[in-house]
Amino acid sequence: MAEVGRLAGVSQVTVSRALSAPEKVSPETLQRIHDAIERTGYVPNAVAGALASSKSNLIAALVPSVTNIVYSSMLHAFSNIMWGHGYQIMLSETGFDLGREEQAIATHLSRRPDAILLTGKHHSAGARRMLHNAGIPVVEVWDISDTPIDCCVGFSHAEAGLAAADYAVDAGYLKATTITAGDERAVRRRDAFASRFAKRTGTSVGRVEYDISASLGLGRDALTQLLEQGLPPRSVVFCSSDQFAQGVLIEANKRGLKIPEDLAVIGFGDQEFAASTEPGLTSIRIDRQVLGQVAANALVDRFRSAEPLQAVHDIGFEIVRRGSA
Amino acid sequence: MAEVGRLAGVSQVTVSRALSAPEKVSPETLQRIHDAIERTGYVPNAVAGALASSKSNLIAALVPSVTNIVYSSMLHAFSNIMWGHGYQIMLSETGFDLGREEQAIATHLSRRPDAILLTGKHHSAGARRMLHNAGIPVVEVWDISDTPIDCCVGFSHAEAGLAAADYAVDAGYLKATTITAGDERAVRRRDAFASRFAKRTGTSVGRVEYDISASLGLGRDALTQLLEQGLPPRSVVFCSSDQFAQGVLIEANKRGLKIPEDLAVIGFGDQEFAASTEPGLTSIRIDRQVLGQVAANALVDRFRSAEPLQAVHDIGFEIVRRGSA
DNA sequence: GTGAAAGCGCTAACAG
DNA sequence: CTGTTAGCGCTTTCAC
Repeated sequence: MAEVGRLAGVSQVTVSRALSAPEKVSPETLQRIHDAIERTGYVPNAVAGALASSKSNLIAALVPSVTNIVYSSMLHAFSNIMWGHGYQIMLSETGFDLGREEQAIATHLSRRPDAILLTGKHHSAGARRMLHNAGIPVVEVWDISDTPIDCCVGFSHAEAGLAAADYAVDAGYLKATTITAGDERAVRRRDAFASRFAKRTGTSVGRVEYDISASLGLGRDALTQLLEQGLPPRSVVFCSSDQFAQGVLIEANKRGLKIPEDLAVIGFGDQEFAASTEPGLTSIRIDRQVLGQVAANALVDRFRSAEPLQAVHDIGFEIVRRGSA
Repeated sequence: MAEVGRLAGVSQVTVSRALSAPEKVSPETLQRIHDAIERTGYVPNAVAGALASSKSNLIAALVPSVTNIVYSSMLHAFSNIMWGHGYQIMLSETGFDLGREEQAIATHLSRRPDAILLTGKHHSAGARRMLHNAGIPVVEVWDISDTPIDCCVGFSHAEAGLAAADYAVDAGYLKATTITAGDERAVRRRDAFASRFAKRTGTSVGRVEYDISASLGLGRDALTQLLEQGLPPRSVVFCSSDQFAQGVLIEANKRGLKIPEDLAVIGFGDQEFAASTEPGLTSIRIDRQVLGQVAANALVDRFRSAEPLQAVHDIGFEIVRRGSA
């Protein structure tokens, strides 16, 4: 920067100003500085800038998994908006593990990010303490809580489960089973679904559980299991993800079962493929795009006001009715 | 850090040593320092550390899209290894756009990352120049080139297309069509496939193109188009991604077409679901896990030796035969 | 094994 | 509009 200044015949500070507040520099000087930058191939050092200004323009984002489309699409929307405001993203995966999350938080905080995005509302005590001490905006996504660390944007998983149960009962299904992956939020949806469905129909709700992530193959496997146990007429399966649901559809098609007559299927997530399966998949839609956008905007607003304007952003969900249920 | 030192009765430098080179500090001093850190809740400032040492422990990773599993799974493997070596990831999406990539590179370089991961072998001239000036290790993934910027890890897309064509001809298919998304690498595979298939069979190869990303719905649409044009017997479709291929499968199933008798389908990517479709999807498998790992290890090695030990890492591909072709 | 001094490359305050 | 001065919180180097 000093070198650039020398070439342009100004001091180092003026170069700094030309870059961060060009309106404070006369047009001619600005021109000379830009020429000098061009000639030297100068690349600003944001590390030094961050140290001097204690503003890093870095946002830490912690998600359970980037390979899961529900998180990656949210991240995509989030980082697009943050990028537009001049922020860059430092990413870590936590693998649904609070211990790993805590460690990642510690590491990220040492980089002095301007804000941090966390997935879910459950965090270790250590994590909460560090976050509190850091004194930076925190946005928790993908769930809502009455007591967010700072602010949260998501929806109620319990409400989603209840709504699915009501939908199924109202549609006339008499017996339900759930297929659930090892994910605490999925379990909350499942429990809400099961208790509401049982209450309204007076029947017990079956259960298939996996402690790994959902996949099409596991969905096929789950239906195979259910069929071995014998499928009562007018049955519905509530799947914790569309992957499971599509697996059920494929296996059912192969066995010649009629969907939804022989078995109705409800997915979760309304992934891109849900509209294109045969039949189309009835699913609970979360607008992940909006989720990421609202989270980003909440942070941007937060940078301007000391307190979050709104602590809880409930973006809701919607049951999308297609052929499968 | 000075505060911690005061509490521990040592100077600030000693605290620095205790953290970065504990073996240079006596055990008793170390203990007192750690106690002091505990009491103060001290969080190191990696920004200052990076400035002083010109080592950021940050890796910039630029991928076309995080919502595309082929890139996110590679990223997952890559960042896991880098994290294990004490590096964090700054992420940007380039959306298959060289201009956006160049801009992202400029921004990332200002953070002085210790290395950078780029997707593909095509980059703007400006990007190449900046990278060259930065003088940091660069790994280009997902393709191979005789003239990488620094080192590359991937496979030959042309070879993959040729191998698919040979596979299809050897399997006895007489007529081929391709379904391709707007992705330069997919186009290279398609062109290699078409030229080899045409050469060996003496037939012209049909073509359906989309300039957006592949999806199940577009795959269904593509088959509908092909059917309108009339499908010659012993036909095969070569899809640029498994998404397309699954769409074709679903539409074919719905219309009562027999796969592979009426139409054979070859996908690309061997995504998780490919083994679980009905019938299973024949696909070109790239080990994305290995891709990410090799890329990470190449960088780690690169940090120790001035020159890349190996400039080109060809991880190859494999045609996985299942029921669809 | 420990400390003092210098400085990484920038921004913030103030002065002119 | 521009320059001077003083750090930001560390690591590095050189002493002891």
